[in-house]
Amino acid sequence: MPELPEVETVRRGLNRLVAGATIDHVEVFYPKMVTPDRDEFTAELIGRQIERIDRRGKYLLFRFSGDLTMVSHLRMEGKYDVQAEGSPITKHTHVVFHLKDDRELRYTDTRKFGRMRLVPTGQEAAEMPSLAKMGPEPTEEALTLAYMQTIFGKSHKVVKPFLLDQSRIAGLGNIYADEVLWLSKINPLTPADELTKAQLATLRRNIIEEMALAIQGHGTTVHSFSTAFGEAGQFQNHLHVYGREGEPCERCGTEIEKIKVAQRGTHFCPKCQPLPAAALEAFDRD
DNA sequence: GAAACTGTTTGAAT
DNA sequence: AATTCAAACAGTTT
Repeated sequence: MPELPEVETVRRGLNRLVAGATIDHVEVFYPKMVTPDRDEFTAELIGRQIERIDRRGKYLLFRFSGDLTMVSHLRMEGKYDVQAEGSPITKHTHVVFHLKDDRELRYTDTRKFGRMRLVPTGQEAAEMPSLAKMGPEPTEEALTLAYMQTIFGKSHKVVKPFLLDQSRIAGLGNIYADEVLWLSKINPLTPADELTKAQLATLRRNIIEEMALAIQGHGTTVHSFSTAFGEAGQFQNHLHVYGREGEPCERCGTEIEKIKVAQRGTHFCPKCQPLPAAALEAFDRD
């Protein structure tokens, strides 16, 4: 489900709803979802206060009193919501954090891909390789053009899966990768090391701006994303290519195509986003 | 009804 | 070392 703007939207909602609340007890209905094991996970959280919720890439970091952090990843379908104590749980609710104020914070996830893990605050990277290797946040300060030139120049990987690699840049997923490539007029099959400096500058600008705009729009709801308040995001109304196969390109009227790139559905305009000649030759030889 | 999709990550294999 | 592919799971679409 969620890419960086959706996770950030959830983070902001949770900070308003549950920061300051104290855990009474926790129920885990799907033990595979938590680390350490269910008994230790539930025992560790009793009586802790939720101080605030941070974010790194697509990970939520729940900061508890006593220097304990819960690292939570929503993967494809994970959702948090807050309900009054005792309201009936649904079929796909897997973890319930009962709060002392007679509310409960619930985690629901139809596909059960999401994971949550307790680590001492400050030890997140030491215990989780994916956090240790995470690339810079897609912001003006963290994602510099010099860094972009360095990492793109070193890889022959095609740009679409390159953008999905969280160790290079944090936060982009399948929707926003397609969107920023369309905005930048770059073909998703272009090898990373064939992008010019000018293209990298354009791509960088669009990544930073698109993430900020999508956060302003409270994320994109195409399947089931909802905010911590149970509301849909709004940014799906601003998508240019994702889910628009067969529709005319907003810039040139050409039909948007959908292809598979590295096993992921990939949407682009064949006219606005042509493959560079060099890449085309390499493609023909295959 | 079967097969192929779906916003992600990982671990194993190459 | 860098990349690719299947697997984790359940629901929806073709």
